[in-house]
This record gives sequence, C-alpha cells and structure tokens, in this order.
Amino acid sequence: MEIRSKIWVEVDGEPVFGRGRRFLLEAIDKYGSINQAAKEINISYRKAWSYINAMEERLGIKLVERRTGGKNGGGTVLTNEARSFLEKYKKLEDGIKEIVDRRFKKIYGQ
Amino acid sequence: MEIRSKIWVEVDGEPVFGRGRRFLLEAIDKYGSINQAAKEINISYRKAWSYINAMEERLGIKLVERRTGGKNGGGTVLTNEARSFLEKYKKLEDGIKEIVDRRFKKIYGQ
DNA sequence: TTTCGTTATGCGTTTTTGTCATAACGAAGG
DNA sequence: CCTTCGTTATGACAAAAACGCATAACGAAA
Repeated sequence: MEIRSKIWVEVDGEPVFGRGRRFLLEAIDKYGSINQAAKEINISYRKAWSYINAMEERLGIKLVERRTGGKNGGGTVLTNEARSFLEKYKKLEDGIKEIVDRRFKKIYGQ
Repeated sequence: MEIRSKIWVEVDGEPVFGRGRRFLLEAIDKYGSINQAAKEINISYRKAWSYINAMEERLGIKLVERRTGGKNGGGTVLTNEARSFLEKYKKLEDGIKEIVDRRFKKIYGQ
C-alpha cells in the first residue's frame, strides 16, 4: 500500500498544467524537439502536440516557438514565458511529495 | 487560475482510496444506505456500488455490511475496519490542501 | 400476498483516450 | 533544381473506459 499525490493548475475548472506537462516542457527544453521529448517521456507525439496546444490556448500564453522544415527538419524551443511558468510550478510542486510521504509513514506506520 | 491537489492510496499500482471514496463512505455512514449516499454526493448508484466492490477487493478488507430486503428495503452500514481506515485517511488528507494553497498564493499571488 | 426502498447486475451507449497513416515544410547538399 | 531528412501538423479510425438505463431479487411489515 503506497500513497500518491499530485497537484495541478486549472483555468476555468479545466486542468492546464501538472507533473506530466512539466516533464514534457522540460524535455522539449532539453532536446529542442517535441518529437524527441515525447519519446523521452513515453507518450505519443500526437498527445504531446495536443497537450501543448491545449496549454497555450487555456493559459493564453505562447509556450513554444515551432519551426517546421529546414535543417534537421525543424524543431521547437521554449519561450521565456514558458520557462518562467515552469519555474513557478517547480517551486510549487517540489517538496509536496515529501510532506505527504512523511505523513503517510507517521499515520500508517512502519 | 487556481491550484488543485489530491492524494490517494494505491495497492499494486492501482488506485484504491481517495477523496471521492472518502465522501462516499462518510455518506453511507450518515444515511445507512448506498443509494442515499450516492444521491448525496451526486454519483449514480451503479458507480457507488462499483467503487465499494473494487475497494473491498483491492484492500482485502470488508468495508460495509449490506442487507437487502426487509424493512425500508434494507441498507448498508460501515464495518469497524472501514471506520478505522477512514480515520487514518482523514488524518492524512486534512491540512494538505491548506499547505498547497499557501504555497500557491506565495508563489503566484499578487 | 402486496408494498416498498433497498441491493445487485447485465448490457448497450456515450465519452474519452490512444494510435496510425500521411501531408507539409524548408535548409542543405548534390 | 530537386532530393533528402527529421521535424511539425492533422484527420480519422480504434480501443478502452466510464456512464447510465432497465430490471431482477430481496424480505420485513402491514
């Protein structure tokens, strides 16, 4: 028996950002490609693409700069707004899991 | 933009108990009836029934005592094990939301 | 034996989620 | 000029999960 927790951001009651999308943006930042990022975190490109579109629409922020075609087929880089948003989310999330785990051990014991 | 959080218990990687099921058990305790409880928390009886079955199977604990037929058509009461489990979960959950909200205000607020 | 409000459950429908196939793009190199 | 390559971009179908309707069974009391 284990405890799990998650936190996420909503806009108008619709989920807009959580741990999965955090990993997606971080992977895009690392690889410069939605395609590679999706492989890294084990989701389909289609899904990654849908996530990004939904996030941008709901947040009203342009998160990525996409280039299609060209050398290496193109690519995608994070905007400064995306980096800033990501940082805030990381601050929010980091440490929560530890707090929850500690409580779990204390209450359920051993 | 608002923050949301949830915690839940898993067994073998399968979710087994969370806020919704907490409310369900509490409502059963209050009304002595799965049917009334389901109405109270706005889910179908079918769903409530499925939840209970899955919980009991995965936890390996008998959570409710069901009686069918008879005066008032029967009813359902919580077992002592269920009450004990519920108490632990409430201890675990209560306060987490406040911690998360405080962080959110601090990081995103004003 | 009728009534009543439960529990119990099969099954078709709807909604959501996931996956596959394929087009478009455009810089670089031949 | 045109082929190549690894991207981005989407439609359309498939699979899975969730939903909820319809109906049976139950048994104490009147």
